[in-house]
Amino acid sequence: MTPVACKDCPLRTLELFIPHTPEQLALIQSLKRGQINVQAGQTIIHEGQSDALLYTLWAGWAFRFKTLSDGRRQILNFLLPGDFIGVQQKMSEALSHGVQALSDTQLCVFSRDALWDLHRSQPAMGFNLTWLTAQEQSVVDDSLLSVGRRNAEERIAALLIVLFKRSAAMLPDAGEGGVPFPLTQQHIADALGLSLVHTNKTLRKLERRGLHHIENGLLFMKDGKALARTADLYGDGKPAPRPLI
Amino acid sequence: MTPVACKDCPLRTLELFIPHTPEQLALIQSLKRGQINVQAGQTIIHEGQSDALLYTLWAGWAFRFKTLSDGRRQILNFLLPGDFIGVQQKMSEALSHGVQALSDTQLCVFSRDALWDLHRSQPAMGFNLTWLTAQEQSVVDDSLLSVGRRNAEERIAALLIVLFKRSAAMLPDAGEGGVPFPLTQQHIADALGLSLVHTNKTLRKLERRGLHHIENGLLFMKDGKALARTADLYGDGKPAPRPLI
DNA sequence: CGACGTGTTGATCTCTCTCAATTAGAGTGG
DNA sequence: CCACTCTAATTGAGAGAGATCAACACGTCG
Repeated sequence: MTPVACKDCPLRTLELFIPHTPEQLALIQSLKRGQINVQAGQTIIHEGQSDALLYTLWAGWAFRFKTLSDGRRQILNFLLPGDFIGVQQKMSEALSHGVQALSDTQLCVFSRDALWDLHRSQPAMGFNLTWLTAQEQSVVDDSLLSVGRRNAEERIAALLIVLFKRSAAMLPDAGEGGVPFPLTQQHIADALGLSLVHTNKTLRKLERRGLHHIENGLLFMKDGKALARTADLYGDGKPAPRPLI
Repeated sequence: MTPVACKDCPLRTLELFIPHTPEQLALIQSLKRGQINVQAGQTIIHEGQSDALLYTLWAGWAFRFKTLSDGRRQILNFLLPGDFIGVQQKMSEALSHGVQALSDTQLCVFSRDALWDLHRSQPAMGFNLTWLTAQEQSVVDDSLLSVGRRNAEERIAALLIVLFKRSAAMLPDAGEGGVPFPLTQQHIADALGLSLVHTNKTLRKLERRGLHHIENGLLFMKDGKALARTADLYGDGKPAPRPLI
């Protein structure tokens, strides 16, 4: 594919992302090293890898995860277009989690020095990075609340709501006709700390109750109110606008 | 108490913290607005509060938490001296978690603009902030792995190890005679997504097996190897040196 | 067409929760 | 100095949410 200039990145037209100055865009452009495609199921960063680069996901979904030595896997969070990958592992630390593509993805690649260059040349961008990192943490915070204190039904409802909103934010319409949802039930189970079987049964229960519907990689919100109620989620509407590095 | 100049902060003598330049120290000093004491059990930041300041904890322990509307509480992570509090809520976002003192604490207070000032005046400090935020996230990542995929015994072993190391890093010796451990079993339960009763029983089981011992607010590591084995934790030794804002 | 990945459902099993009761220590007030 | 109260730790018993085991359906693909 032909690389697109950062300033013309189609993602930037979404209202999910805040505008940047020409200087900032030029800086990002100058730090960009290339683009890569990673197919669904392939690993973007290996668990324990210490020389990983930085990436911005700009098409497709991915997820961060950790595993125990016997293979039990925990998905830490899902990555959607616009998400920045690899901040955690800077500073000569081995990355303690892996990143894997959920659907076919395309990523912009940055050198590892980009983090520091951003801070040095454009403090405003550095500030954005801190904000982005804090933002991602709060996503993990929410997951921890779910996995620690919600039952299976509540966890699934909460996850569906959050992912629906994030997925819908990528669309021109508001997701009336369903939103892309590339997760298998195994992914849902691994994100929520549930077994595959119990995930399936709970998912079916909610679906039979008419709260949602999943078909062909699309998620339909059939009763958002009810879902929010069972999840004990007092979420507002859209996600906060964010910087796109 | 008489305020101590940042450059003379006793915490900085610990090898846990990396040295800063005189300019950086002066900047931190200039952003400091005061000091406060918060007693054990008191709230430092309320859940949902939107005008919270920034703090650096410099004595005592605290924790971040979230609650569901029916009162179920999840502790997100524990805060020890040197931890920075409040990055999450910048940018006119309501803070979605609370912070509470675990023991009697003392905190340095910074204005909310400090975050931006740090980035603008000292990009290196801004970089540190990003790193610190990423660091804290990886702590939560670890918790999520525990709560999602480890059983009660494994979770408790993992928590004890991690907190032992963090607590020991505050000490001149390496914690031979036990390390401060101000948690009640309820805190452990809320951090690990377990019930109080089951936490107690599991804790006793490990203790009877001779893996650890808790007494009078002190934690003793009696068989670190065995604890690490049951936790499936391949941790090295000391925590990575970090900036102190 | 057989192998494989994903989804579905039923039948057990068990880890963890809930309920309940007891003990011990710290603090308080008369 | 002793009742009284509160918090934290402890232990037993029964219940239940979720795990594990097993089987089958369906679509895709080499």
